[in-house]
Amino acid sequence: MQSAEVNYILKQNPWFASLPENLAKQLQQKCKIKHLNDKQILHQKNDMADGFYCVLTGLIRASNFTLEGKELVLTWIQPGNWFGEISLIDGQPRTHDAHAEGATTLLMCPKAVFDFLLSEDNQWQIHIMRLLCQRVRATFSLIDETGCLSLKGQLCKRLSLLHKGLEEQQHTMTNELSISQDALAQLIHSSRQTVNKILQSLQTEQVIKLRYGKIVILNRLALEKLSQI
Amino acid sequence: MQSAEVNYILKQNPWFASLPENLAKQLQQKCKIKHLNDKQILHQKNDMADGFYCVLTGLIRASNFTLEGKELVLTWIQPGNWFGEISLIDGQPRTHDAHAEGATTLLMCPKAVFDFLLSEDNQWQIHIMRLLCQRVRATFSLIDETGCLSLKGQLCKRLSLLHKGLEEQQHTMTNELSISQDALAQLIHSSRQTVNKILQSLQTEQVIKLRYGKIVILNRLALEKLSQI
DNA sequence: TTCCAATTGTCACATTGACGACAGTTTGTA
DNA sequence: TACAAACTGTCGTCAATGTGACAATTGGAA
Repeated sequence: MQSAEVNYILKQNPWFASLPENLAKQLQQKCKIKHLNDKQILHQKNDMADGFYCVLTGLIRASNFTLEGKELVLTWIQPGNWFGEISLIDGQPRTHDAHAEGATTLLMCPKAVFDFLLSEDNQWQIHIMRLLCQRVRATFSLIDETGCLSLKGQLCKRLSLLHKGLEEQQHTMTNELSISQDALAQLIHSSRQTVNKILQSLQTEQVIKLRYGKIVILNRLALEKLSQI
Repeated sequence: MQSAEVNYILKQNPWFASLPENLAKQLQQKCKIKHLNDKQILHQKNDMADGFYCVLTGLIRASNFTLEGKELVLTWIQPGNWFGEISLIDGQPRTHDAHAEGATTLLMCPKAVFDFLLSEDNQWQIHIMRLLCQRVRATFSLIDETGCLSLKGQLCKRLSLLHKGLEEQQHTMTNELSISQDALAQLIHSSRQTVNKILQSLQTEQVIKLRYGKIVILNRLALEKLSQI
């Protein structure tokens, strides 16, 4: 992957884009590229942390498993997004499993480098704090969604967020989300059948169009309206 | 309130207790005491932040409201716990309403002081980062609970956490939680009737004893076992 | 082209849990 | 002691949703 291309992806991310030029360059230069195949494991819950990551292409699925083996998906991490800082900072184990969803490319900043950057340059600390605040706010939002919204509302919210993520990458100027109804069900902790019923109703309302393994967003505003809290 | 008494409460909290002596003293000295009556509002969602707080006595209820006016309780903040740092750090508005639950005493570190401490002494930043990490992990736990556990499991988890909070304060060597079934229902986003049914079953299992406005914990281990993920 | 795996569409059925209703109990206060 | 407010115990009803089943469709690989 070309450096210019990596740079382009990184800059789409608001947090990275807000870094002072010297810090951004520093971080980018000290990272290595890492490839994962579909379904390959990056790390598991309770592993000790080895690095700070950024998705370049593909997706990372962050999830946990119940005692009975049911998978609970927290989120899909889309290109441009950094993750894994929590365990690096507090020295505690990983909070979630991280699996590649499709062939995936990552930037990896090794733990030693991360620690070095943080200790060497005080500038870094405020930016890591901001990243942590974003994480907390995103997590609070998720809690609000699951608590306040009907399944339909939650589904609309997720579709809207996935669409926004797709837009941010810009590579593709499409309204087509490649995601199965099964996967959507996991994202909102629901069942495929229920998701199908909701998607059908959204299709009737002309908000989306259903395709095999894909969803076409016809009316993003309607999605957002349906997912208001 | 006596300074020694304040000191005692503060030291029960693991985060505060882990601060270097000079930082702990610094923070404590620059705080003012603030009293709230039952149901009094400390701040509302979307307010701009004015300070960093610690509960000394009483409780703070952190919650949001749905469009239809239903209250969604995130948590009750117990004595010794600090909160409110997110908005101070990222300059964005408050994430939740904060109401006093019963007569409540707080320590308040005004925004200007907080900013000053953070900018003046680089030592502070790592400790604030650790607090943020705790916040993220606690929030992830909450998501896991609501996703993985039955209502009974969630209820057991909450009872267990409330009991732990009570223990940490130490003032009282009792196993009696003063909380109505109504309030418990709010904590797990359920209904009073359902909570009552679950509590009855726990009483039958000799895990708790029900009293008017109170719950006596008979078997903490059983609670923890029932709330395993 | 043919076949297989993944995905979708749809149904009936069982379970969970919210909600309204109402009676009974406890506590604090006048 | 009497009363009101808060709290608890319990029912029946109803809507939401998980689940198993099975047929139909689609896309990719042999």
